[in-house]
Amino acid sequence: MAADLRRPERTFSIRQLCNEFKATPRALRFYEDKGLLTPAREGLNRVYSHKDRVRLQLILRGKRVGLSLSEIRELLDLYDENDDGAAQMARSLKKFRERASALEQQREDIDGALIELREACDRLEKRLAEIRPDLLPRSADYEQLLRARLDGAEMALGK
Amino acid sequence: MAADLRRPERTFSIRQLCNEFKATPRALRFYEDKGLLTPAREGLNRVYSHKDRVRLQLILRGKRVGLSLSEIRELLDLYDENDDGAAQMARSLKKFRERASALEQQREDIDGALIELREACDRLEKRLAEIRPDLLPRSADYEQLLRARLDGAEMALGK
DNA sequence: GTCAACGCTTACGTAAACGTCAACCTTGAC
DNA sequence: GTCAAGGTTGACGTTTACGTAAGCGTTGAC
Repeated sequence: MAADLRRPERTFSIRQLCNEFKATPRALRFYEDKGLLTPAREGLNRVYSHKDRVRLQLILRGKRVGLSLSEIRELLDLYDENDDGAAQMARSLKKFRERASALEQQREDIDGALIELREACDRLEKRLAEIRPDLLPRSADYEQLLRARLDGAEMALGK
Repeated sequence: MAADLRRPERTFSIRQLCNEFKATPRALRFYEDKGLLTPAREGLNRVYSHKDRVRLQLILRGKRVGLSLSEIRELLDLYDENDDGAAQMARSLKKFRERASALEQQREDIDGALIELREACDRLEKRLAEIRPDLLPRSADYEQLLRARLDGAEMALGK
């Protein structure tokens, strides 16, 4: 009776998808609220199909590249509303390119901020070297940077 | 009686500072609410000194590099709380370096997203080229990119 | 005298993406 | 029987940096 779990008929509970994609039930319900997912029901319980799973993947991919949920919904809707895949692909492509150029702009902003920050750091370092060289953070600073990196890695692994 | 407007005794109205720094009165009052500014009063009206002006400059600089108002306040407080400029400078330096490394991390995230986006774009372009090459956006896309740039420039000039 | 311009305070509204209860149902194990 | 595990639906809370009135006082121009 227990069909192959890899079969396309297979369904998923909310928890299973959450575990698989490191999401929370609250998030999936939220996406449903916003119209990005429409899982079937078994009584009250949500039952996710393979299609739903794919949509969820697309949602998370969209989030990773910085799209908002409403933008993601627009794209998702494109795939549903009509059968002409080509037109949808063209619009998706446009959206992606827009996002890419927005990200490039953001990167430039960051670079600008970094320049300003480094100038400020340089000034501070020089002044500090003049009046209180002993206060200049060095190895301690490096350690802390390492710690930050490790924290980041832990986060990436899901806490 | 009208002293030199560049003299250090000179004071500023909220509007003058707003015009000079492209801010809104609401913003300055908000900063005051949050304890970042403490202008004098003339009756009810706020009167900003040169010191206040400098603080505002620092606030806006902090914002440009992505610091939150509370972080900015911490830094500002450092300069007030005690007379030992060196220790404050050391802490500011540390804060700035932290922010710089956070920004570098952000930039890496953006680069990652850009890679993912470009892969998606490439796939879409290839598929589209196969089935509906006429739908491939080209010069139109370039025009739009230009438009985005111009909009950005306008924004930078204050609309 | 009255209208606009500027200032003030108080306070609710906004956007995004959920987190965090509360209160309840159901199913299986023991 | 009852307890835990997992599901459900509201619905309010969180954060940030202000925007946007509402309602009122003051001052200067005409």
